[in-house]
This record gives sequence, structure tokens and C-alpha cells, in this order.
Amino acid sequence: MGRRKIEIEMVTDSSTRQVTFSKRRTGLFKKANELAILCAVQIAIIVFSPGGKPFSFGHPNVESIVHRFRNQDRTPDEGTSKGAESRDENTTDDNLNQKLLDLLKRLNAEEKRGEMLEKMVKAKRAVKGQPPADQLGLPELGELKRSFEDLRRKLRDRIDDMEAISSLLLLAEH
Amino acid sequence: MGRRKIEIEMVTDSSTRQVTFSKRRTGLFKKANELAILCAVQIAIIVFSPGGKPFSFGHPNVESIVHRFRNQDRTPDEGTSKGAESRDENTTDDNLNQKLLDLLKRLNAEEKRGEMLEKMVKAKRAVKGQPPADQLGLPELGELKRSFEDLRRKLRDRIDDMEAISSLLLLAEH
DNA sequence: ATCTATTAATAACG
DNA sequence: TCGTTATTAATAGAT
Repeated sequence: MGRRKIEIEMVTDSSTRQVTFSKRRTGLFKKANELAILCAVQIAIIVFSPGGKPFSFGHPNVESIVHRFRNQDRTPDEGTSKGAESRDENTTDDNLNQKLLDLLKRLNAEEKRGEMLEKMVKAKRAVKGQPPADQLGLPELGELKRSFEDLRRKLRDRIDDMEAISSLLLLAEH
Repeated sequence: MGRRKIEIEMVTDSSTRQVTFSKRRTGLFKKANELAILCAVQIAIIVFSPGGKPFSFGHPNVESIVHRFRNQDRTPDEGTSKGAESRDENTTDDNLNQKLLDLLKRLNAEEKRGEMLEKMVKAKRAVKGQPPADQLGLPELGELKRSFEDLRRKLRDRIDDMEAISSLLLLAEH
């Protein structure tokens, strides 16, 4: 679909290959977005450029979809498309309650973490004012950053749980 | 690119939607395959059908790509489709602290919500045991569900904040 | 980055 | 789901 038909084989010229990558990645993400909207489905794409840089597309976001995919026991085969199974049917009430309780357990765990973060911020504020405002490079920053990333990861998992639970509630509601 | 141009909005007829999903998924996977070969890159796609069935494409396979993505998880030049990106430039230290404090404020707000959810679960447990386990359809379910969705929405926002803050911390670190 | 001749994808239908 | 085809959309090569 260009001035000429091309064979599907590696583009040898690296410059051309990069251009092709950029154009086609854009097109692919656009298609993915259309699919998500037209069919109201979740979709995630991860692709590494020829230079090894990661690019991703997610509707609504990559992480939750990856998580959902991993939790789903039925693994469709790789390389092509293949359907697996739908939702678990035997959703007992106990099952539901257990999930809710698990969720609450995590909520509490993260409240603690929230408190920890608060302390760290206070500590950081205390030492503030002296450094040239722009580059502090304090050791606390690294820790703070790690904490954030950890918390973020947990939050993502929790969102996944919530999506699952919402589905269950929807089913229970009829 | 069919007999008629269509708007990118959810296809209302479920039968048509399923057909559209199948065709476009096939087309998308084909494009992904071409991109992988033409540019010699790794790519993975995960998509859930309208019926909730998982489909995947991976070159060379989904798992290795997801793993690679998770490990060197740095924010790519490009990212998701939705969610208005902000990425502010002038990152002063005050700026940073303000963001951290805002985040903590939200954390506290959600702790309260967590407590509320806990109460609701307790209430639900109390009335449990009588209903036929399968279909309770209690009014509480609807409320619970709404609460979850609301909380989920807030969590998503918070993740966005955290991503932004992580970036800021990364910058501050050098 | 933009342009456009050409090919490729697909919406509607059978 | 599969095949056909009128149309639209993506893009290869050039600027």
C-alpha cells in the first residue's frame, strides 16, 4: 500500500527500517485504539524499536491487561490468535467474600505504606532549604523513589483485583 | 475502508461487534507480524474479546516480551493512547514537594474509603448464609460495586500521579 | 515532516 | 465463519 508493493522481509537499510518502524508502529497503535473503541475491549501492545526502546499501547493500560492475562489460566497459544475460555462460572458467594477480604487486607497494608511515605516526605522537607533547590541528589530521593514504584506496583495489582471484583459483582447482580 | 466509512465509536449491535472484532483482530495481528519481520523487532499483543476471551500475539512470544518490558520498565518516549499526558518541564524542588503532599492527601482520602468498604463487607457478611449463595441480588451489591468502581477510578488517577512523580524523582536524582 | 500513487484492509452483503 | 467487492485507509517512496 505504498508506491510499490514490498515483500515482508527484513528491511536491510537501517535508516529506512527505522522510518518504517515509526510509521507502522503509529498505524498499529491507531488500529489497536480503534479496535478497543469499536468493540469495547481491552488491549495492550508492547513493542521494542530496532534501537531497543520500549513502546507501549494500552486500553485502558498495559499493566492491568498483562495481569489479567496472566491470571487467566487458559493461555492462548502464542504467535497467532486463539480463543481460550471465558469467565469462571462457579462464582460462589464464599468465593466473592474471600476476594473482598483479600482486597481489604491489601488496603490495610498500603495504608501503612502511606504512613511511611508521609514520614519520608517530612524528613525530606526538614533537610530542605539548604540545597540549591535544583539538584539535591540526597540518598532519600532514591529511597523515596523506590517506595513510590513499589506502591505503584501494588496499586496496579489492586486495580486488577477491583476489576475482577466488579465483574463478579456484576454477575451476582444479574 | 469498507463499503462505507464508519465512525470510531462502539458498535451497538453485539453480533456486528463480534464480527468486527474478529476481522480487525486478524488484521491487527497481521500488521504486528509484518512489523516484527520488516523491522526485526519484538512485539506482543494481548486483547480480550467482547466475550472476555483472551487472544494474544507474540513475536517471538508474549511472555519474554512482557518480562523484558517489566524489567527495564522506564517510561518510553511514547506511551498509552488515552489519559492526557502532562509531563511538565520546570521541575523545581518546591514543585516536587507540592506534588508529594498532594499525593499524600489523596492517600488519606482513600484510607477513609477503605474503611467504608470494610464496613460494607461486614454488613454483607452479616446477612449472608440465608441467600441461595448463587443469586443474592442484594441492594448492597450495587452500592458495593459502585464504591469499588469509584475507588478504582481514584486509584488509576493516583497511579498517574505516581508515574509522574517517579519521573520527577528520576530527574532529581540525575 | 509532508505528499500522493498505490496497495492493503475492511464494511456490508450473500 | 467464509467469500466477494466497493470503498476507505495505510503507507512506500519521494520531496
